[in-house]
Amino acid sequence: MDKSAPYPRAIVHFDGDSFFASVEQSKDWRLRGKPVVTGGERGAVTSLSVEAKKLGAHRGMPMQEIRRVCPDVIVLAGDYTAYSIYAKRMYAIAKTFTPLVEEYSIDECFADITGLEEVHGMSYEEIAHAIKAKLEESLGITFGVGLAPTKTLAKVASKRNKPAGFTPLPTEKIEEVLSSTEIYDIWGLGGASGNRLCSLGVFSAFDYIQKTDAWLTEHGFVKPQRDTWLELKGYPVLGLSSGAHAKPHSVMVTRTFTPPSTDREYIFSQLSKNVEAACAKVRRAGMKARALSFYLKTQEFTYHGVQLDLPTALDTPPRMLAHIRARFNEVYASGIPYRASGVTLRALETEGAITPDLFGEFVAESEKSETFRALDAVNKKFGRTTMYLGSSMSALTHKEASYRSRVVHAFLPTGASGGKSLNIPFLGTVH
DNA sequence: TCTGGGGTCCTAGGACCC
DNA sequence: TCTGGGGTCCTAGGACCC
Repeated sequence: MDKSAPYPRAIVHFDGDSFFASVEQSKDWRLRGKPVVTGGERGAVTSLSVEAKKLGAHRGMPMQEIRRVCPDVIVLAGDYTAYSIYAKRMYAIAKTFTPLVEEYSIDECFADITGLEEVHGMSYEEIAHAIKAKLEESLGITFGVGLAPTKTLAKVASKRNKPAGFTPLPTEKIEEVLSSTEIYDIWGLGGASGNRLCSLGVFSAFDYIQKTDAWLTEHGFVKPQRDTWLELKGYPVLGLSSGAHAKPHSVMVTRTFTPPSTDREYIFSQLSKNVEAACAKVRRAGMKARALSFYLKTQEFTYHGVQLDLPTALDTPPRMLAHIRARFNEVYASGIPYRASGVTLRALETEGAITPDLFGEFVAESEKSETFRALDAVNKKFGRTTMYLGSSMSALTHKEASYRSRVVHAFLPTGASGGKSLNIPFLGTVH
């Protein structure tokens, strides 16, 4: 690798601006130019249009406060089916330029375009810009785009010049850009590492790359921080995980109950609901679990859990619940108020190649994993289980986009619109 | 914001073995 | 009890991400 070249490797990161709110504005032109927020179904803001942000609204604000700050705000329930369709379209467009695309989350992806200048007859910067233009034209939303030698640097770059920015970050500009990048804004370093680094006098990404390998060791920074350090210096160590989405290693369902409870049977029934939902997920993934863990969370946020192996691989609740009941008293103490319960199914195994889905139809393994990739992406972003996604997806393939349907369906309550929200401009038929 | 939900990866340390 | 040395496997918990 020639580290002196502008792009020893050329990695592009695409990040949809205000993704959920932008999708809503793309779906319905009447929302454009207006303050829009999503998350109405939960009473907590998940995304804000630029217009809402300009008025001073921000994520984490209670809905009441949002309405006070901008009285004209349009509050929408999240339409996760639509978001996942836009995400799939984003991945598909990127893949028309290079097969090496990582579907990182519902509103982000990475593309490796190394060595493709001749194929496209363009420079790296022109290719990245061409993909950006295509995404924006096709989806009707803008993207923050960064081009750099590593994933971590591409992430740094795509955050700049928001919204709709394009930031090329060749090797020779790394130090300049990292000088104005706070340590807390670096992907891969969280609050814990950030605090430690600041206490050691490292405030910017530039400060960080000035440190030596020995210094990292001396202060107890290990692999994740070292990988990030190398990536920031321009050495690619994180690969793109492209190709078929990996099967999940674990599946988890947790829920907070309000108000907290001390009632033994009530708490057990909550756990039972968790198990049911988790089993539905593994079944739809065509998998079975050989182990599980469950926990209760007290009002003080302490966790009490048990982890157990299952004698046979299971994908249905009854026997799992028998095991849980047998050991329930190890985590439950009477008189203590609990605020949440959760179950994680682990040691997941894949069953046969063809499995029935939730609706009793047989679907090919490849098609099923497609659906689940989208579901995973939604969950990865905001944890909202969209149990009907599978059915909605298959309904979609028969629909046509049309101006008329766009207008007709635009103002249906999104929560109730379900498959109808699939009539989306720009997209056509999505598989 | 008295703190939601769903994941992955990494590491330290204990158990166990020769 | 003045006591090695080395290896593997597993689990709990932390850190991080969207």
